[in-house]
Amino acid sequence: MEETSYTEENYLKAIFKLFERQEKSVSTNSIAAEMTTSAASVSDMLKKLKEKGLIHYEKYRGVTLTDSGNAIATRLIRRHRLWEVFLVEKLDFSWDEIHEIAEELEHINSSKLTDSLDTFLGFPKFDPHGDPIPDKDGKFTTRKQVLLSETKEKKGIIVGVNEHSTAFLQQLDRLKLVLGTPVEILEKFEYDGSIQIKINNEITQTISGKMAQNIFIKC
Amino acid sequence: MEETSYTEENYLKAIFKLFERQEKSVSTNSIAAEMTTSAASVSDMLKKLKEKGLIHYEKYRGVTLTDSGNAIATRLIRRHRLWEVFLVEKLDFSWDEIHEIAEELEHINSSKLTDSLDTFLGFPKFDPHGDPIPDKDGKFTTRKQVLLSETKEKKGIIVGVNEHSTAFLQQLDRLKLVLGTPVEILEKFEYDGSIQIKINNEITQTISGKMAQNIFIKC
DNA sequence: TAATATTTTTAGATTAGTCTAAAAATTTAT
DNA sequence: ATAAATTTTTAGACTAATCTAAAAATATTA
Repeated sequence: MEETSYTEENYLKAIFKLFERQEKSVSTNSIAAEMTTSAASVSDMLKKLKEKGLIHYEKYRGVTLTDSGNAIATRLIRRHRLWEVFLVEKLDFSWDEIHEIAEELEHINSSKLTDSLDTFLGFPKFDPHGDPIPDKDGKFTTRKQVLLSETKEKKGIIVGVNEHSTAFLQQLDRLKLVLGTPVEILEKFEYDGSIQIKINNEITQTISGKMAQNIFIKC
Repeated sequence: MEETSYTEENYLKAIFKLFERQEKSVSTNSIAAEMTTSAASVSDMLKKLKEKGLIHYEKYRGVTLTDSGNAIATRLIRRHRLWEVFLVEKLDFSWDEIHEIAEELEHINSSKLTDSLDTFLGFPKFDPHGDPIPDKDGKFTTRKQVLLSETKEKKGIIVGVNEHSTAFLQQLDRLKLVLGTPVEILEKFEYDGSIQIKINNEITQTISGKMAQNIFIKC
């Protein structure tokens, strides 16, 4: 098994994320956008990753991960999410400050470290944003979750988010829409997609369609 | 304040360590040896570090850290040693496995992370090897400690080591000479410098002069 | 289906860090 | 104090990752 550089790992992770979103082979431009770099740089790197057997790639034809590329990406996501749990639960970080730090921590490559951390944290299944944490063998726990904007149900619990920007997470925080919050759907407005909800059986508020499209609930 | 790269940080740390050992300006060759790289690479880097105001350096004349270089090195050591405490106390690593991982963790540059970790660990003053951990302001706690080979006292407690090689640390572990162990000195043999000791008021053993020269005790 | 627009790749430079070999400076020893 | 040995620096080249600009391939649309 060859070594993968910090940069190569970031490309693999980007490809993994994009594929997860679209469920089809990933374009050079989308990778460039995801990583805020140039298409030319991506093109160079794709050649190298193919060389190393980490991606399936034919010129002009888009990219998917091979099994070994997928294993590396999954490992990175496991580490990232475990460190996020650590930062929130043990060091009292709020969930909008943890991403950047976890981006660095995830590259420390020691299975003993990862697995000890997992044990220390009590084998958490989800990170502070509600995203599933793959186990040692790369298996994700799945759970049925629906976007708040799309559910037909009248009730649910906030279990995750569909976007990770600081602006979005901060707004969630201000509106007290934290993970685990029970939500009752009072009314959906057809006009602008906004939704009137009651949280914790107390506060009634209206949230925008844009917000509702990025909040997962479980019924 | 400019950014320092991973590599620049490692050079600063090496210079700090060498200076601490010798208390005089540090040579190009000694840095090369410490970092297992070529003198030519060191020479190149020294120019750059001087450029950035992190070291005092005149060609052929050796190096010392400036105040800002010193601050960066001290911060790295603070992080390194805090993470070592974390690995041993929270993740059950043994003290001969922690160095390499801490070498990576120390480069994550977030004062919030460092200070939260410090709080989480209860503001430890010494790392698992007995080396002092600088506080927020870069102040080291000093303590009077003597090499086991040099003490005139008859009793003491193991508080630190003078060498950090895996071989040495493993041998310490096998001989049950862990940090905090009370040691009674029974006899010093002039012939080969070996010392007969009793630990924990129970086991009597003879340790070599070489070992004794690398164990610090506090009386 | 041919012209146009978009996407992707290649060509050629640049930067940080590294190397070996050779030159320059300093130190040691005779 | 001068020659020899050692240390340090410079010169020139290499690699990984990046960039811009231009060329090539693919996709869109009239």
